[in-house]
Amino acid sequence: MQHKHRGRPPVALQGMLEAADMLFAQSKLPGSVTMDAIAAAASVGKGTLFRAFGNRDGLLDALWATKLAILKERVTTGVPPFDESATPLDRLIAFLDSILMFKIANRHLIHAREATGGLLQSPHYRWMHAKTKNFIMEASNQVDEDYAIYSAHVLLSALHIDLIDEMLAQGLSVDTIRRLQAARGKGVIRIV
Amino acid sequence: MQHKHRGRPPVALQGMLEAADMLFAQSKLPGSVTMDAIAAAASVGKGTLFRAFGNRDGLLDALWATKLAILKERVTTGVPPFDESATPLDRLIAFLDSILMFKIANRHLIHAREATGGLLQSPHYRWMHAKTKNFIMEASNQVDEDYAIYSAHVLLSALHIDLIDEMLAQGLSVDTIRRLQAARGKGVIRIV
DNA sequence: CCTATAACGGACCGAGAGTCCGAAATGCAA
DNA sequence: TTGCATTTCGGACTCTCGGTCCGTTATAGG
Repeated sequence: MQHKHRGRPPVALQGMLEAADMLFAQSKLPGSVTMDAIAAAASVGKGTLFRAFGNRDGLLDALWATKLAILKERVTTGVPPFDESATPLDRLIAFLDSILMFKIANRHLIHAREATGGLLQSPHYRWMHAKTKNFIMEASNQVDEDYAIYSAHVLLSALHIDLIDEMLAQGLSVDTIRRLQAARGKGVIRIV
Repeated sequence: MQHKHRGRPPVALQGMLEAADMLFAQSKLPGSVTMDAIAAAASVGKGTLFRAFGNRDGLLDALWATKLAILKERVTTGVPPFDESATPLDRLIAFLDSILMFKIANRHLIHAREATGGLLQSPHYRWMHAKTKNFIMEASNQVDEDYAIYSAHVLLSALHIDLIDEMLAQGLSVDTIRRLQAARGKGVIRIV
């Protein structure tokens, strides 16, 4: 059922997200994408931006969501290597590797979001943590929940984009990081 | 050799550091300690603060340094358990545990410093990383430098104060975290 | 006592997140 | 068609905070 009187139609969120996406993709130095810049690029008032997304983190999370949708879909529907054909440990490793590559591909957006704090309370982190924790509990035949919670946090903590950038700056290649991370993932079921 | 003319004597850095320390220790919600507040608490102009420490991070690093001095001393002079009486692995674990407890004890200061980004380039992080890397290379009888660099970063990444706070909020006790971290430290020499 | 020097300190500035309110756009009723 | 209620728009404005600038003040030497 609709209201009797409709009023001025709202602008589509799509355009604002696309404008933000473009700015983050183009941004040379990270962190320079302001809300004013996004509003201007989207040809929209700043008030509209804040009404639509609440605050800066809301916008970044929404943009993050659109980027993460494909991976989320693949994981939840069980597309290989996230199905039963792979071992739980392989799924864990594939999951962490996917997130690593995802963060590198969207580094400016991720950098902006991770810089503002409160990331650990964000829905995306919670989702990643829940998934990681589940993979761990499936991979290791034990039910020590504290261990799974802790290990999931720890595995994800190595994926902060600042840390990745620092390691790349120190000469480690992406492939090296992926290889070492995979090895570390295997170690999860050995530690008690 | 001295200058011919001396000019107005500078204020002691000590007082400013003490004022900042007090504010961080008292601060209820983290991140609320501004430079103005520190200047006021130290009965000093803001300009003096910035002239003395360069910028906010400089002040936080200086305060961090005073707090970390004891641990740094113990590690570099080889006081037990950082001497030869302990195995390299035990030293690594003791080192990580010391940093964990240090961060918890100074959580507001650490939170402020870790929130501003650029932590990975700070001298304290570089010191911790270098030490951790050395312990790892001593503990595992191998010379894969990439492995040591990566593992040191990863071990330290689990010590971000936000992450610690989040784990505590999720019900993990400090002792549980210490125990799991120690177990993870042991895992370092098993993974290849 | 006067002058050169060096540091002080708070008024000031710039940037950026978030707010506020008059303007604009729309549908419905008369 | 016109007027009105309603809903959203949008950019000027506010607020906070890190950082700067420059007139003021303290000191030592001549």
